[in-house]
Amino acid sequence: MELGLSLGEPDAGRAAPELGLGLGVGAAGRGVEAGRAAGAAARWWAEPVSETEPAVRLSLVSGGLGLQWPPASGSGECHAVFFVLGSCSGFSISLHESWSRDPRRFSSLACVRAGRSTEALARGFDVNRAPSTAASALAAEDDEEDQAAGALSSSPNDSAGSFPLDLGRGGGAHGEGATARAGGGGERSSSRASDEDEGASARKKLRLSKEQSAFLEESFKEQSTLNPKQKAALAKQLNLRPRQVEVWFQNRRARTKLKQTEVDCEYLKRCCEALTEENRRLHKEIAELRALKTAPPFYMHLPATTLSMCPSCERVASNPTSAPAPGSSAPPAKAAAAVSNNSSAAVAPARGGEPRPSSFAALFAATRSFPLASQPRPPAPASNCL
DNA sequence: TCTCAGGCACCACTTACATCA
DNA sequence: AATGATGTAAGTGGTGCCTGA
Repeated sequence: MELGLSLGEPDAGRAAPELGLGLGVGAAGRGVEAGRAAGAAARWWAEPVSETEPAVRLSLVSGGLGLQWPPASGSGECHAVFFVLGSCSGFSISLHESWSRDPRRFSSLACVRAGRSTEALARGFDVNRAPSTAASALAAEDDEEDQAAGALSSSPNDSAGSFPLDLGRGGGAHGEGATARAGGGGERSSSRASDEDEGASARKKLRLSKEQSAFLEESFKEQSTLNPKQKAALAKQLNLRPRQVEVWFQNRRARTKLKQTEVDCEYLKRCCEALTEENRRLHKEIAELRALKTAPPFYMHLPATTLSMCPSCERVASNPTSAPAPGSSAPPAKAAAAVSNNSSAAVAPARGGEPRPSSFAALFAATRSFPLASQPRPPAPASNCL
């Protein structure tokens, strides 16, 4: 069972500075692969910034390596960047403050600008698309950025153009992406109609790549639900259909809920065990106390002056100041100790060796449980109650 | 203002398939 | 190589919410 699962609702307003940055770090020789993974683990929201605002500036510092993106002459548009630095490590990242403080920047998709990191993206996430298609899609992003996600889902041809899944990777090419939404309807109706379009061979399972899964996972950590804009943007980013992103998030939420249910179940089980044990112990204690009550009261044999009732609080108390009763050989302190010993002996087994304060004293403190209440009380001693 | 239909998102459940031991 | 267990992408039906007529 997995523990430590955080199920808190993601804070939609938490636009952390790390958002909008994809950063790849890899060891020499494996830069692209590692960069892909690291980039996939980075945040991805970004929204086209107004022309008047500065674009994000990244400061990557690694042993003197420092660069800013975009250059000072860059446009005002903001995009996520996936740097693939094959031999760099240990650098830090800082976003331009004015950019990182505005949550609006993260409400939509990060688009990788062709010419800066296109190749990194294409190699990193283009598992379902032919390279040429990826390049064209990226090139087309300039025109599509401000169309938002609605264009992605509203255009009948968009799925064929933007999500032409090449499933030959896993031997599962079935062209679903091109035909799923050919009807021009919404994602739901279209995807559900895909079977009709594709016949019996439709259910060929697509396995998302590790990069895609990691990216989706990171996105899920940020937000467990997606609005249509984000969904379409993420789908575009990962070269998936929006329906696939939607399904992935649905399944991911289901898995999260299932794990949380398991954690809750385990917790409740332990609570139940603890309560059962407590219940058993209390029953045992009740039985012992009842047996004690029916037995001849041991305090009948005590000297009358050893135990006394406080007139104010009506609690039994030992009276060390009282003189021993005539004929009694037990000193008061010893008699009190006998009471104490008896109480311990009577109660201790019920607790399994653990003393249980107050239970036995409460038995004596209760007037109704004092069998000698009807008998003449011993002389009222000086109150030793506090 | 109320009602109703349509669209959409989500969920629970299920199925089918890929992967692994 | 065959097989069962497991994980997961995807399908299906239901429900609730929202919006426009």
